[in-house]
Amino acid sequence: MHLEINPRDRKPAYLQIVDQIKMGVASGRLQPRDPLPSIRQLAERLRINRNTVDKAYRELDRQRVIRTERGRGAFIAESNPVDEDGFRDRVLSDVIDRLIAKARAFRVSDDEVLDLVQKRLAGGEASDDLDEQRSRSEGKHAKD
Amino acid sequence: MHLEINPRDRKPAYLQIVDQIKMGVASGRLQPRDPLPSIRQLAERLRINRNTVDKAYRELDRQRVIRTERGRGAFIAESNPVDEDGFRDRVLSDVIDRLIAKARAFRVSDDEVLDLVQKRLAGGEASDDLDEQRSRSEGKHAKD
Amino acid sequence: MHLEINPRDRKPAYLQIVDQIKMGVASGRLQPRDPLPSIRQLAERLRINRNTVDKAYRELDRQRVIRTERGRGAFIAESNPVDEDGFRDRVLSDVIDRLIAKARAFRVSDDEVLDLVQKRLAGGEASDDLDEQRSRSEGKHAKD
Amino acid sequence: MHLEINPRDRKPAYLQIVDQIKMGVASGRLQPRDPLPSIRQLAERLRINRNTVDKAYRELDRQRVIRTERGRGAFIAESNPVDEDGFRDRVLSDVIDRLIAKARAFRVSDDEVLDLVQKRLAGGEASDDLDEQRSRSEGKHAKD
DNA sequence: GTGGTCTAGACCACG
DNA sequence: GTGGTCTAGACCACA
Repeated sequence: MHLEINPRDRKPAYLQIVDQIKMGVASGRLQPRDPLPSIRQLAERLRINRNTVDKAYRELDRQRVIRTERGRGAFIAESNPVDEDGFRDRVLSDVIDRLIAKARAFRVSDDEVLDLVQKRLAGGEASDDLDEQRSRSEGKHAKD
Repeated sequence: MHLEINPRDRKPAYLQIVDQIKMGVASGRLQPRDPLPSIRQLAERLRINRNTVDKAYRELDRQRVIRTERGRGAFIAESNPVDEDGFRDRVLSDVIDRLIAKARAFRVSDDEVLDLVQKRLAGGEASDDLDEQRSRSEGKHAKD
Repeated sequence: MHLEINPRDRKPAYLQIVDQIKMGVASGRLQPRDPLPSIRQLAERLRINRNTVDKAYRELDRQRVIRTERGRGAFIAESNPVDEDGFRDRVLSDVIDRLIAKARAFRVSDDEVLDLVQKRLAGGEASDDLDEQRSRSEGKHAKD
Repeated sequence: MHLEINPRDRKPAYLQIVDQIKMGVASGRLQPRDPLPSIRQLAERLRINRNTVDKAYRELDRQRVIRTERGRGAFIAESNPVDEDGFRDRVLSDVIDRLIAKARAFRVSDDEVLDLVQKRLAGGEASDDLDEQRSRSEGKHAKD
């Protein structure tokens, strides 16, 4: 699975990893028992400190998203909280609410919003990137 | 204009001010030459330190969103970057792209996406709050 | 005489006036006994506070550049410090030194510096504007 | 790299740092990826407050001259605005234009200007100091 | 260790 | 009154 760290993102590196893994699980790309890269490997690949990856794995373990076994590595957990308790719905309705809030702030009509979404869906340009929990104010279109 | 600080937000207070002002300009609530509250006043109103407001105003001035004059106060700038080069479009298409990216990751069909948006628009629950640039990982769906 | 205030300049408004008047005297545009605009007039023309103009005139009076007479107005002084004590030389050698310092920092050879100056003199594009004591970091080519 | 703060300069300390770093980049003394001293170190070395250095680094980061990473430090940015869009040219032609404007105001002939520059270049007294963006009205020719 | 943020309080100069 | 700057010190989270 592809993972990416944006050091300029306000969101800490370890949380970027956590969120990307969770999205991977929620999307089905990562299946129970799938092995995760070793801490050392991932740290090297992402060019970040081992402690950072370690922290991410700890957090994922704490959330029962993954299960780490000493000496064997880390794996996607069997029964995963991300697959239950409406993770997908929350993620989607959250971003939809943000869309609506902004549209309202700009006095964009509901019809226009739907139209924009439709056009963009049709355009098919939106990336499939899973790294999308990223903090705004540092997005690709930084406002500055 | 109404301004609000959420101390529980991961986003720092000074950035919350910056984003709310920018959204205010983008939405037309704030017009060129409109005076902003003085640093001292705003600090008192928001119950935060003067330096924090100063940091926000300085950042806005730097981005040419406002213009501050020594001894006179701060004003919305005449020609405003927020009114040009598609600030609104960027903000909207940004959040739309994120919606689509997540929907795709979840294998949600386009029709279903449109349906979800439509329902939410109809529901009318989404707040009109201008503070919407808030950092993720601290929204209602905290990291756990 | 043309006077101009740049409110974005780090240099305070009253000093901008002082320096422009002094340049006017040094250049010969302003001659002894020439009347200056009244404080009210100048304040109105420059769209600044009367106190600011007042402060500038006080400073000029203190430096014996002008002489103010109650009820009659302000005039360029008869014998002017600006015409003595090497004001012109200081102004010129100061700006020449700054040119050289920057050229050295950029590793620009002496010949090249002379060449650049010569070309620019020939080009004849440099403005004749007297307002030139302005603080850098706010010049026409703001570095930001 | 050598950095120096002149507390007598009208220009605030944090801007002196900003300008010196930018000149360092423009002159090639500082190369992409070069690490900057840590905020704490530099503050101690310059005998100023940590927040002041922080302000300078923040400003440089904003201008994309440096890149700062949480917990790791600050580095000269890869692609640097100071290396592009004619920063050197602007700085030089700015100061040349000011020289010419003043010379014209004083009715100094072009030949004389060249002569003065040449003499000063030969004299070799001009400092190589990178801190040259200093605010006027506080240079060696104070306002009086 | 690092940078990020915030507070409290101070002094200054400008308007 | 205003903004501009700086200090001292604190707490936090990240690497």
